[in-house]
Amino acid sequence: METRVAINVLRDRLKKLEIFRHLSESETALLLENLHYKELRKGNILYREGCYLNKVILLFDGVVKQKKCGSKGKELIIRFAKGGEILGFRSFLTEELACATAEVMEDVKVAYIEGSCLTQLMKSNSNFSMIMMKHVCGELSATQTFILNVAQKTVRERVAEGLVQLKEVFDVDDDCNLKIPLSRRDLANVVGTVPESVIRMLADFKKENLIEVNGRRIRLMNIQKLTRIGSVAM
Amino acid sequence: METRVAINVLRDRLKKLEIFRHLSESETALLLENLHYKELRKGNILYREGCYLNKVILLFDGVVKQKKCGSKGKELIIRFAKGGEILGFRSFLTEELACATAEVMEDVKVAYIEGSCLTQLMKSNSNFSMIMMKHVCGELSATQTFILNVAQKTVRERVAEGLVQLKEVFDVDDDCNLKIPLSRRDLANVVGTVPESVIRMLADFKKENLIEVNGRRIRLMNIQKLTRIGSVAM
DNA sequence: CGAACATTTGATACTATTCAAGAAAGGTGG
DNA sequence: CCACCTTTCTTGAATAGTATCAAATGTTCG
Repeated sequence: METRVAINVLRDRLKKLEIFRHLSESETALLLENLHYKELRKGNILYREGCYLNKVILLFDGVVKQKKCGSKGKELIIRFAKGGEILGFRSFLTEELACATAEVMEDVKVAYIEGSCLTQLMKSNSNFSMIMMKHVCGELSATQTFILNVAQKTVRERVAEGLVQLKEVFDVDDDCNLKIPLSRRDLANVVGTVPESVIRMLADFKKENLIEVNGRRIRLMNIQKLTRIGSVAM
Repeated sequence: METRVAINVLRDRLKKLEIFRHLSESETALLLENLHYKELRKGNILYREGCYLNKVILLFDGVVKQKKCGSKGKELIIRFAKGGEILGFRSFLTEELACATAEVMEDVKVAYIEGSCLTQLMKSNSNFSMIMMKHVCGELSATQTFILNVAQKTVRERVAEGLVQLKEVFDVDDDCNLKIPLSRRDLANVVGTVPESVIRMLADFKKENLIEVNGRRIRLMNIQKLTRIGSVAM
């Protein structure tokens, strides 16, 4: 499934990403040498929870879900990554085993980057280092907020918030349909519940005219109210 | 409540900390110039959720709890920090508002470090930068694991795991008594439930001869079993 | 078409929270 | 040092929210 891509096309792509935009020519060149381009289809696994990572994955395009497997086999989706984001950096850096499995949700274009190369760049370019640091800090912040949600909100609140958050991450089309079609199971795994409960909530929201459901297409009709429900301002 | 401490005492303390051990003499000197020593008693707030932080707090000694306030006023303790750890770094770096309140649990000796000073050190010393990065990554890792716990485990499981985790963080004395005495409310806020539920679980564990309870002193009598309950290997 | 999988609905069981009320502990001021 | 007040802890009973289970219906795809 590997695809040939001209090196200057890759260079252009790198230059467009916030993370790598500020690298010098020689640094970009170094990156390009240590980079392995690939295209993968839905369902493929980029890496598995428990694996050792010596590469970091740069996502040019597509969507990846990072899921963690709970003790009873129930999975929890801890993050969706889309174009421009990086995967596996934390595991690589701390040299811990990957704490999540990364699975392709929408066909992706990725680059596997040699971890040592990133380390080198961070050591030599303190600005780049800072950018990466901020990245990780941002993720930490999001994760800590996420905890409060799962810990204290009801399923109703979490589903409402989940929908709004999906809108933030993946945007909606002109009709306010979520651009990413998720199975009920995935949606359940995002908000930490079971598919049945998600279905009931969606049915409720439909009755309340907050959403319209058409299979996996969900149209957000009253984002404000959904947000309110999700933030428990009710 | 500020206390005078000789500068070479401070220098020695810094040198003992993993984070700052590898700084050069001049870097340590810079740090000492930008550092403000303080001792604070239990109950004091180091900083509040929602505040802007331009300083980072270095904890020499004592215990601090970081709590987040949930939407219904219920708080959740997301981390205990003890000697050698740093607080507020993430908020400072991303220039976001503090996402948690830091409250003293056991009298602390801290140093407020000018954030700009840390930034400077990170820019000039890539090793230091890496150490800080790993620190943040480690926190991220812990937080992501924590999510699974609150999201999928029962109260029984979470309390069991909470006890074991407290042992890891704060250790136990010769009799396996947890060295940190927590109120039922705090314990509840750690595992994401209400005090009543914690009490019932502690009572259960007592019946099962897993723990001994004496007010706020909790003695872990069967750590293995508690661990098993907490990890749901049952 | 049939098999596998996803969605939906209803009935049921269970866990955990809430509420209320009393007991114990800790702190304060006379 | 004791009486009083406040807070924390504990227990029981009622309730609400979710998960689980089972079964029916839809959907997808080889």
